[in-house]
Amino acid sequence: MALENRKTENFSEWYLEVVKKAELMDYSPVQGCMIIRPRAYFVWEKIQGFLNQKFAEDGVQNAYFPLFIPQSFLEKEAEHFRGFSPEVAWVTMGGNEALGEKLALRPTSETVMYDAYSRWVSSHRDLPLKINQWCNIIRWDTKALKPFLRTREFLWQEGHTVHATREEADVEVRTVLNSYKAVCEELLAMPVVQGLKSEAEKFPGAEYTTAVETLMPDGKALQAGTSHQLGQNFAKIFGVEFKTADGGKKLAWQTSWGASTRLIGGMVMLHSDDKGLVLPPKVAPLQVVFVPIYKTEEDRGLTLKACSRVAKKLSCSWLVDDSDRTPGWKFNEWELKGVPVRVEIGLKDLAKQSVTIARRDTGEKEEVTEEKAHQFIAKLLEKIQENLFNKAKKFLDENTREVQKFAEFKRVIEEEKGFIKAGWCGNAQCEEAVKEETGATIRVIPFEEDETPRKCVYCDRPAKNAPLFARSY
RNA sequence: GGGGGGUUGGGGUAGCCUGGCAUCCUGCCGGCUUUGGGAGCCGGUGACCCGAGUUCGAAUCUCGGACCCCCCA
Repeated sequence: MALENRKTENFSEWYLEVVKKAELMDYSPVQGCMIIRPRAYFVWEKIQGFLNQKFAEDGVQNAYFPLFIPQSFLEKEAEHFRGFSPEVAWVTMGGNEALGEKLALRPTSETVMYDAYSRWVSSHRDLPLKINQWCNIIRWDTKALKPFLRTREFLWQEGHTVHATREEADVEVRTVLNSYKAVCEELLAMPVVQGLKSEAEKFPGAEYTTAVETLMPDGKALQAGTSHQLGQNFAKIFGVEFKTADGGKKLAWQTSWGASTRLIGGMVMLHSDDKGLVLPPKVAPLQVVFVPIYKTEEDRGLTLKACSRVAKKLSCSWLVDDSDRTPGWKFNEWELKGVPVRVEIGLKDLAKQSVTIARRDTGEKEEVTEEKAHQFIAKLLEKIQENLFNKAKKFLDENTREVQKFAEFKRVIEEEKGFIKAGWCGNAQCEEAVKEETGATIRVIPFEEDETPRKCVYCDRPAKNAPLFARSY
């Protein structure tokens, strides 16, 4: 066993051990901040690549806005400010001089961006305006800090669009949410549920918030990305207006949306096991590792040559590990680091003109002729990616339970965890009461609604919809 | 917000109650040796979270702080 903690016994400690030993992160001297190490940053760059392509297809351009936001800007939208003020970090000094106005380290960039937008948008010809930025964000959380999932500084992208009509903004919200679903499911093999947030859970200042939500192995939900319809709230305050074709003047409709490095944490939790990290092949810095096994110097040459013969035909990333470790050591090490496929080539294999191929996700080993090895590996990488997703999807489905009665709700939250699908009257008081008594919140009201008539799980009145409830990160 | 546990070489630890040369495993460096699931031998390297106090003397006792983790709301 490579790890001291087991996933099923001490999930939290296990997770910390994985992210540290697999060299994904390290701590920093400042509480709540962490170093994102190269193997994790590689995953982030894959996420960036994937999303940038989706954004580009949607006509979104990348840009960069400043880290500092004047206090007066943040305070312009009251609800927005109330939502973020408890966790804003402030700069009050510049060198030895006290600043005339405090500067916030951006907890999100709506205000600073829309101030610029108000100058950039004046005609219907300027619309739609779609800008995204990749940047760091500061939110001074005080508790439940966890690497990748909740840190005081994190990396994300935030997109901010301006539209002429509500309908166009609605479409934008959904388009981006689909991109988030795609990056989670296609790249990270992390199945998600798409839906609407409740009023209590929506983004401060938004008209409504949509989200992709996923489930972690410990039964807690994880919000993987959000996409907000801001309506005209911010446009009104920041003066984002445009002249219409017929000479009139209208307030613009806006959206904002974001996904962060927390995706990496979710992916790690979801797929990894007691041997360490398990990476979906599509985001693995190293997809195949070759382990030559030999006794004599002559054998060493032969096995190395065989490794190269196969490796050269691969179109994915690979490494021949010819360090002077024992094979067993290498097996454990590369499993800990999450390399999806391992190829072992020793004398036994050479004699049969075959290679031994081990997959990280299931641990299965298979003998394949050297001739066909590269094709086998290419296919295996796809299979692993698919298997990780299917396994996770099965877990998500099996841990989504429908309940009718509140007593049953409480029991499931305590004993089985996971998502609970239950009727809700739409009343915030019931939502709050459920949260008070169980710790579970409405994670998402799924878009895919069935027509089953239900009663509110708390008050028994007719239900308006059937949200997924869960305790969450 | 509440409660609890913890911090000793790079990682994991013993020592703390009862103050007096800091233990073991692992890693790392060098050498020999070794290769189908974390091999072996020899040599070397490397630590008491920070600050104040008590004391002849503090990893150990007292006070304060920082950081990490867990559980509950």
